[in-house]
Amino acid sequence: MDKKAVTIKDIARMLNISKSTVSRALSGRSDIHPETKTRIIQLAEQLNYEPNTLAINLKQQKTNTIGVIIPETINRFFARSVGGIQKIADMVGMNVMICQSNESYMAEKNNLHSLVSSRVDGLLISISRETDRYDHFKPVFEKGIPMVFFDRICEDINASQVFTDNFEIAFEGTEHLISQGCRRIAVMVGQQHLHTSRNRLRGYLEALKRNNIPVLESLIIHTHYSSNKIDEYTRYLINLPQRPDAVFAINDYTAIEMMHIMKKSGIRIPEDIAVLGFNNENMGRFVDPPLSSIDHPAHDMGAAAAEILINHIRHPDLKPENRLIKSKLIIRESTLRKNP
Amino acid sequence: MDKKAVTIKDIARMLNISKSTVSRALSGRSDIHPETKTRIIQLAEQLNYEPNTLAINLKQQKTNTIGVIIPETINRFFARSVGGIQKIADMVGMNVMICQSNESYMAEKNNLHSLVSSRVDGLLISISRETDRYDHFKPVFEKGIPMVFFDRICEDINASQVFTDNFEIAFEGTEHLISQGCRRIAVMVGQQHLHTSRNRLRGYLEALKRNNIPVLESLIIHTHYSSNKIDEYTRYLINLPQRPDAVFAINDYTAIEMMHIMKKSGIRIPEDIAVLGFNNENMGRFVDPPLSSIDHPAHDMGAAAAEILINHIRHPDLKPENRLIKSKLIIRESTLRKNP
DNA sequence: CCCGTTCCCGGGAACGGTCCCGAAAAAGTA
DNA sequence: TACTTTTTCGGGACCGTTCCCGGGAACGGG
Repeated sequence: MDKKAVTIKDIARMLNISKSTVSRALSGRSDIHPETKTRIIQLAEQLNYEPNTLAINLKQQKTNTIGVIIPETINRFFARSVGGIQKIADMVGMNVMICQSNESYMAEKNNLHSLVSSRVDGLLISISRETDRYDHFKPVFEKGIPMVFFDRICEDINASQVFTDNFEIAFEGTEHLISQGCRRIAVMVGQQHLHTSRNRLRGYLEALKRNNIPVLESLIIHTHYSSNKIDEYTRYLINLPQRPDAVFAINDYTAIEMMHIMKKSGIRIPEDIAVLGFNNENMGRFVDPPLSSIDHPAHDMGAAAAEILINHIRHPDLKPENRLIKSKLIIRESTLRKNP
Repeated sequence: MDKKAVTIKDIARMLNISKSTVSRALSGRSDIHPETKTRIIQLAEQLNYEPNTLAINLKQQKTNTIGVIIPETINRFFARSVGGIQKIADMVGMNVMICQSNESYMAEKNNLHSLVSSRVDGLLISISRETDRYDHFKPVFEKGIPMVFFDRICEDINASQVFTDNFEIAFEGTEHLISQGCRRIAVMVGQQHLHTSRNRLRGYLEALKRNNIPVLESLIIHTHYSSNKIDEYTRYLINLPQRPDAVFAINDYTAIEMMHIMKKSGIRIPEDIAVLGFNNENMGRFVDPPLSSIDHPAHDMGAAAAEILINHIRHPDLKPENRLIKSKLIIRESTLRKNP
């Protein structure tokens, strides 16, 4: 049990050669005698030599890793987008380092410093729910570290952005509900400083306007996706003097919990209240009634963001790019009040 | 836009002092004049100086980070255990580096090398579904790198292990089904080289034996948690000449999908078939009928594993520890055939 | 006034690699 | 045989820190 890790120098000493030669052999360069090369490699394997990435990265001035800052991995949207990021990174042989902001501005700032200190080659960011100023990103971006924002983007910084058509899809979802005869459509929206939430609300409002349906503030619930007040919101809605005939929920989990509470109160879905989710989780297919939802392309957004970032890393003077990944409305029974 | 990152040497040059002094100021040591210290710190902030963690770690011979190898973050059990790990790491100011094996032995091996090369101070591992040999872990462990296995543990290596009482809880779950009058209990189990799966099957068998119920091979389905053959399995079970009267599923998602298919086939739950899940996902409360399940303490297991690992890092000659975190049977309507 | 102590600070080795440069040895060429 | 070219290898600077060691200045006590 040798406490110290074996280094290139140890191998050199044991073989009576210089560390330059060992380095040459191990990094697979050609200007070395085949025989000495195999001798070195054999000894290295025998000693379980592991190259010190710290030293290599320090010398090379790059780490071959991309840093990721997301709110939470427990959130399936972000877990899936990390999947897309990983896929692309694996393809080009890069590592990824994931940090969670836990929806906190301070933690996000700490994550950022930590990743910059670790000298990641680039950054993939989806900002936290709390983040409504961008002073922490600016100096990093101006230092020339490539970064691309995805989903929860940051328009204040002239970096590449990957987003989905929140406005259009919220519009489409709302119009679908209207087409099913709904007129009193409740909606749940997130913090309005988030680009995503803002556009979803805009899409909802635009759909009402186009159909000459009055906007009722009482039907707009400001919350966030991990709220634990779903029970409270649901009771509020179903106890309203004029009960809504549809709910456009903030995500599928919320939608499913709401449906559960409504059903227990004797409300029929979709006949009394139609329910539309967001994210198109697998689970939605197995509840009763099956949940209509918005397919939010998490994996593709992560992959696209990673692709763009890698391009920026390889070609530092590329112009920033804005990439739209389309969402899709998935209609199931929870919103189908009319048989077509 | 200065392409190169600012270093301690730059600051030293600009202030006409030595880099030793700058280092002293920035690392907050005391043997420095207060005035020079503030001058240095001010300039550092103004230049957006970020310490180079690579250099620091190389010099200090430690990285202050713990490496984590898990099968998948998309699996909520592991996502939650990462949460527990993060919590403890944050408390002691350590970083965590997460790698996914994607249930592949080769990827797990690569992750291991990559983390060792990055010189993490210790390793937290839950082995992949494919892994049935441990030759890759042995040399690393013998090198003296602290590691602790959790949930999917590895008994072949004399490292600390954190696990749950799979045998007992599978026994308890099965006995619960029996107590509800079930006699033909189907069970879904994972790869038998996994400690967890093996013990769950053992617990199931033991419960049958104690209650003098014959074991039917046709009711034991060998699969894994992310199988996409749930539809097939379900049809197989309900089309059996002698249909089972209970299913002990491999996890809640599977259980919920099975219930959905069964209900579409006109099978009543739990009257015709009782369904017991595993993992106690939130979602289980909102399906119809609410799903009985096993509360698998993911967060606590992650936290315990991290705690133990940090102890090993701080006190290298600590003896390996085996820690049991208890599971809990959660009874809801999907298994309640008799009113108590 | 002298000497020991304390307070600050600079020099330089070290961490573990890479890589440039030059030199010795081997091989090719006339 | 003598010269050139190629092959193979060693020396040493460097990446950005930390930290040990030693030295000079200020200071206090006798």
